[in-house]
Amino acid sequence: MPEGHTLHRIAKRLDTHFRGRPTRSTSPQGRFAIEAAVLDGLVLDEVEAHGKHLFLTFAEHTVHVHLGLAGTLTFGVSSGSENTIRWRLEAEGARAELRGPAACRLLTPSEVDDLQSRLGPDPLRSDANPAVAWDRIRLSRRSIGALLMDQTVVSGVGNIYRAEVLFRHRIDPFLEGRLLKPREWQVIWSDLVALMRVGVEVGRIDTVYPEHEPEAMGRPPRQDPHGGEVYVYRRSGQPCLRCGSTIRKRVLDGRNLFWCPRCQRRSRRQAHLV
DNA sequence: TGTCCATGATCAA
DNA sequence: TGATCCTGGACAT
Repeated sequence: MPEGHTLHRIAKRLDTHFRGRPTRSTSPQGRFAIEAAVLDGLVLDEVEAHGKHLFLTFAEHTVHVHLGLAGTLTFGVSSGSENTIRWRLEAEGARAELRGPAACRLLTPSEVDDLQSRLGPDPLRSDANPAVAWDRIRLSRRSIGALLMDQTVVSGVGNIYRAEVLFRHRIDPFLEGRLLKPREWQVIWSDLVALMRVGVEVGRIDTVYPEHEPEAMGRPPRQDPHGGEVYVYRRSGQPCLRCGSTIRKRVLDGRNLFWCPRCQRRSRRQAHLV
């Protein structure tokens, strides 16, 4: 579940149902028990998402949550087992349960500042400045595919948005950042803002243009556990929805990268370097 | 029942 | 670069 849109969506729901109200905190699993006891009974004052990080402030205490790859935060009555609930937060008529997070801990204000200062601009935040990311990208010999996944360059983008935004603008994922044109970065950024806002609203990642939607093409809707209509993510071996070429997959920095070798053809800019 | 894999990230070597 | 952490779903046995 967890690219940045998921965390902003969670933050909104927490804000609606818990902020400004006294809360109960428990840790059925026990691994957050000491901290939960400190928080128990306090009013939730502020909820904030930055990239894939979530911050909940209760008086002078701030909880930092990062879902990692396996984490989930669910609302209402849960279906999972009790002994995997790291943190249960309750208010009158509301309940949230956190399972399998990579991080769930109390941070001091300076630790919060340190963490947030290391994050690149988040396309879902109004205070984001894409020029800060561009200053890193335009000087880098790393590929744009790798740079988009680096949370200190851009925060909130994950493996799906990375693959999809590059496909949508026909950009070769292996193109070095320093060879990207300013205009291309502008387009990538503004598209991330648009795509991720939709993601927050609908709770899944949809990236196909209307003419490539299942109904328009007479193809069956996508069957994939993560949901959402996409062009390349986890579609390796299948035909490109735009050109029919076979979608490819390769491990880059330990993650599966998906792309269309024809739509995202290696540009002449890069050709002499290969 | 067991193994592998995942929308992520850190740490050791 | 590889091992590791966390949970749950898909798939094989």
